[in-house]
Amino acid sequence: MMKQATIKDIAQLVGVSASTVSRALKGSPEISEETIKIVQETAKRLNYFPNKAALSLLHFKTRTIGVIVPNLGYSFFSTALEGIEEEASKRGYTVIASQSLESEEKEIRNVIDMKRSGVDGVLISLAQYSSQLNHLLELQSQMPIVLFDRVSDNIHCSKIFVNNTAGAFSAVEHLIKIGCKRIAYMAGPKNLLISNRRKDGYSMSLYRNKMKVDEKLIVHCEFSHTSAMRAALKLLKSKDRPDGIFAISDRVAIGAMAAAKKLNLRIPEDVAIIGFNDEPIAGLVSPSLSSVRQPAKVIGQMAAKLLIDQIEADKVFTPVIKSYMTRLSIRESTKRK
Amino acid sequence: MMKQATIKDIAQLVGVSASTVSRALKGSPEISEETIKIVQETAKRLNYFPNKAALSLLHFKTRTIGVIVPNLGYSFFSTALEGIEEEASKRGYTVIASQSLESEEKEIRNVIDMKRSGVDGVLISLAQYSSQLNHLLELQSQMPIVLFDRVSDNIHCSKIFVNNTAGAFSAVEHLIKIGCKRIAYMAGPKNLLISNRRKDGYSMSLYRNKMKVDEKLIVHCEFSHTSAMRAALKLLKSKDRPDGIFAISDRVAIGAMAAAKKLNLRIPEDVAIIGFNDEPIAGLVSPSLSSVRQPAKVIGQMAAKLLIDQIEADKVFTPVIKSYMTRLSIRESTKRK
DNA sequence: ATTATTCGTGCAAACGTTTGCGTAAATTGA
DNA sequence: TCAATTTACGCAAACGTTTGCACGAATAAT
Repeated sequence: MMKQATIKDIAQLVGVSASTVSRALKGSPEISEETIKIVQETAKRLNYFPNKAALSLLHFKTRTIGVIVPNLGYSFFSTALEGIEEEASKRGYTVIASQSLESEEKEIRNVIDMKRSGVDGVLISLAQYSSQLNHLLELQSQMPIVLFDRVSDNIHCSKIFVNNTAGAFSAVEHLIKIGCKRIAYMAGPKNLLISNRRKDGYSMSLYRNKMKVDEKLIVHCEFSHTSAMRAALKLLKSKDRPDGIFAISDRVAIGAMAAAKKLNLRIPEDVAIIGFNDEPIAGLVSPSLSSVRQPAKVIGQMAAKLLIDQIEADKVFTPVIKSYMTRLSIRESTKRK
Repeated sequence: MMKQATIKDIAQLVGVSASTVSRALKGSPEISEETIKIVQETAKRLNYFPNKAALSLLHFKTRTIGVIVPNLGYSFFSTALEGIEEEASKRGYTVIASQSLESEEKEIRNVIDMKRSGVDGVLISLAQYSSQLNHLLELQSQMPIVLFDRVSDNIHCSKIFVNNTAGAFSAVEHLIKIGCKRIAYMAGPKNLLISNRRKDGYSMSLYRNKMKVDEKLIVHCEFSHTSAMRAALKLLKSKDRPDGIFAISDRVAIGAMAAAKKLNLRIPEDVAIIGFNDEPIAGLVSPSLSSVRQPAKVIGQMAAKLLIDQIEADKVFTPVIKSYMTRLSIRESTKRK
């Protein structure tokens, strides 16, 4: 195990003091050209890079940001993380990521871990049920935080997400265009903001097409296959069953597909189905699933950028709310002749 | 932004020196019961926890480990990460994770980032093509590393994985039991160790059942849907087409399912298909996909445990090679009456 | 009563880096 | 030639924590 070279090592080799090396490394004008050259060469030769701990101690900054997401197994989040890491790396930051697994309890533990790790700020996408947001408010009293995707109205901070209303609107417009007359919305948990925003888009589209919103066609379920399938079964068994389903996520949509198959309904002829997120899995199921695509990587990048901007701002920082447009990915599950 | 409380703050409040506080916090017998009590109470009241940077500087250890995996979007890896974080957290370590996205170039960049972050050790699952392992050998000269899942024979270190040979063997035995007479193996990249180990299991099963290995039934493809589908199409179009397919991963298996459907072959009647990893997606496609399940979380935990053990060992540490058994998850894609 | 021991605590150095200040030597100006 | 300025560097403190050592006071042993 070779030890990392330090400034002192360089100083000794070159025959100058540590402070001179420190200044020479950043090309200070106080230091002679000659010294600068030889110091920088020696540094490169020893493969020197500054000790993070020492810098942290000096500046009260760790140049590390934390990320908490519901589940990295959802490709939306792993792709967003890709964007986050890219931006962070570009600006010299390290990322520590953790998963809440949709549990608020674990989210709270994650927040505590982040504090202990001494991160400079945290990027969060909320767990499925986040009624109590005390842990976030408390965290926010100690460092900047930025919410993305699964945001909340009850926290005052920068937020990045897609225009959920517009995305849902376009999905439902599409269902109507292919001829659906009774369109259901499979929503997520009732208090989840993105769920309600998408409901707005759903309602808006129905309204614009002079179709009335039937509350019986709006069902809530969790983000799991079985929960979604159970809800869809109930929906599709009713005598006034829908001929189109807009689901809050691809996994929920796939649950609906399973229910339809169980009832021997054809997709998309008897019931057309469209999801949200456009995960890789949407292209793999059969029939392949239409979906609303989010720019996951860009969202991650922007969230990281805003957080780091705020960390480095010396003045008060006004929260930024930014939303991105979605794009439809049309596949077999909504292709009618 | 409230500043974190330090030992000095406590010292001032209690009216003792910083060193006394330090000792009192860990209940040193040198300090009087009374002082210990009041110091600990004050620490709790101020919500004190030690500054990581200061400790790092003192001990040349950051209590941070790095993780590099091909893609966190594969649920095997996000689940393994769950286990890693659990074990790390239990032992007071922080985890920084990054994805190579199957690219060796990015893997190299990740390794550099890890070094700069000053981690104490790294957990790695290799990218798809890892011909040059110099970056890992060099990394290993500076800190302990542990390989898991996608390991290599050319690096001398602790390794954790499943018994790939046995897992493949059981999958092929299962195909034979349900009546398959010509079984193909859809392998990954040629130099990938797990691919070859699984091939051994495949061959062993055929041999045991007095079926001969036909090289034409062993095809190589990448871990992508299109690559897998193309390979499977070719395989299934041949006049001597297989009636059973064992695939190196679930995504490859799903590619094969897509190919079979395209050719109007029934699954499992005309061709039975079984994958590897047992990702959630296996239960979501239709017909649902049989697969070989790996204990992902346990593998992650054990890998983290071994790495941390090695980091904390003061003596030379003998590499540990540990393999886990797999379990079959039988679903519709291999259910014949 | 005196010495030896124990107890409880503080001092100071160390970890790697930055930075304000001080100061020799070199250069400039007269 | 001497003072004033500039150049190029070193010293030391600071960040938060731990730990070997020292030291005064209280207690125990003689």
